[in-house]
Amino acid sequence: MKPFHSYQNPSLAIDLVVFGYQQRTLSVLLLNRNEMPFKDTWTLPGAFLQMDERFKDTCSRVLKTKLGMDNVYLEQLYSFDEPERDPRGRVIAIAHYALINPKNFAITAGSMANDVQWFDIHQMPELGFDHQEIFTQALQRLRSKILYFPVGFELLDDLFTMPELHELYECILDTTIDRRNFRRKILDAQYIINTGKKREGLQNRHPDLYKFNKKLPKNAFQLNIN
Amino acid sequence: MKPFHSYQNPSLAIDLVVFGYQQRTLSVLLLNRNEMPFKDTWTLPGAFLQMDERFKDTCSRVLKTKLGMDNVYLEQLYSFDEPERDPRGRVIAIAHYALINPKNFAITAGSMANDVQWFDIHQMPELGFDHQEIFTQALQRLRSKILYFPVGFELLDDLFTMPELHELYECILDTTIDRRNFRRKILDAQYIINTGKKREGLQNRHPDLYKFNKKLPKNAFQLNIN
DNA sequence: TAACTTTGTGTCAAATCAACGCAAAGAAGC
DNA sequence: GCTTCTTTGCGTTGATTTGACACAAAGTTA
Repeated sequence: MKPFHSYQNPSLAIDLVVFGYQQRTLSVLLLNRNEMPFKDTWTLPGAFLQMDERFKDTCSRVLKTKLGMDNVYLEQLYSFDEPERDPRGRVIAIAHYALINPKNFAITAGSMANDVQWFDIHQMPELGFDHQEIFTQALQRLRSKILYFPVGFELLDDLFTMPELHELYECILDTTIDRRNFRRKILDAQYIINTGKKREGLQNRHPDLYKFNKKLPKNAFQLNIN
Repeated sequence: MKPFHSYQNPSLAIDLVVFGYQQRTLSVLLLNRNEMPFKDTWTLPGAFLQMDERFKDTCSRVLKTKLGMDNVYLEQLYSFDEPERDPRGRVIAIAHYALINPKNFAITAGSMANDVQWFDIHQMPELGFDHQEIFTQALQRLRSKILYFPVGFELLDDLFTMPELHELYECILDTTIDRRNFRRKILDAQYIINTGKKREGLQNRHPDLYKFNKKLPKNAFQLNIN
């Protein structure tokens, strides 16, 4: 085995794919770099891992200091090792993705500098580094994960209606899903609980308000949407 | 952003969960350490990432030089960041898993030093570092992946029979699977192709020989074994 | 040749799924 | 008020898939 201490360790970066959902649109948070390399190019937010940090600490630091977000759902995605991925030298990226609830979405959308911006996932600019590939993998992961684990709720308020949930799934999966079959399956899967309350407001029939089921049974399963 | 060059980067290790299959037994390759820390303790094989290496290069180097294996199926698993996971200092581990075909299994099983050994996954010793957790995750990944992707073939010879494949799945998933339903599903999924040949030998009825379908249709799917 | 093991193929009732109908609740227009 | 329209909740039905078996063909053993 090689000597343990080495001044030749690659740098370790954490890159973040931050997803938000509002107005029937799935969006990603991008950052316009103000320094070389890739100056004036949109990229994923990120930072270098500090010696005493765990991955999620670095994620939280980025989300907090750069974007003013707290209490965010985080998941490790994949590690990227292409030697030429950063022109400055060898940088390994440990990519994560984050799901932002509407409260955080609204705060950041209002107060952000113009070098930080939400982009509809269908209308993204070209990205610097290998961030296009990282983004693509993150979206793929989100799409497959939502089919077997109740992860979408992180993108909604605590209380939500069935049509809202239905639209979220259609939006993430980018398909149409039969409203009535979706309802039956998501209820069978026990992902959500009917609170008994109803959403009052402008709509026609007032829809029931649901919440995420925090202790969902062990035998959770494939949703198999349509 | 922090300064780019830093002498304080964590070390980067690649750890490998090497799976092999023979005699209806799923096994893992372990290494008995001959130096501190964890001297005389069984651990997963691994090495530190060199500056010019991609992850898979490091994997191949370990497999080749320590274990004499070539042409191995490799997949990145997960990255482990617990600051105390290595008593020598901060070491990030990028875990991978490997699937070894019987040819390589036989070679290594015969020629290995006694500090390298295959262990039935049901009869493993205690592992050093956080390798027990890494192993557990690898096994979990293999078990879920085999349900939606034809990955098991990496553990078999190029030609194999239906009963052999059936036993492999039972062994990996650690359940019993109805022989006839398994057959129907694996054929429906178009994972394999009947070569027309038959395995001659000691057995009773000579079973058909199949091969892995290398261009399997895009619409690949959940197997949903029993 | 008979008994037994192993492998390939088929059957069938039960469960699941996709497609769709319909009525209740509320809004909008008259 | 009354009618019409939209939205939401709840069912139904026919087709498909699934799990549990039966059975026959191929080979071995005695």
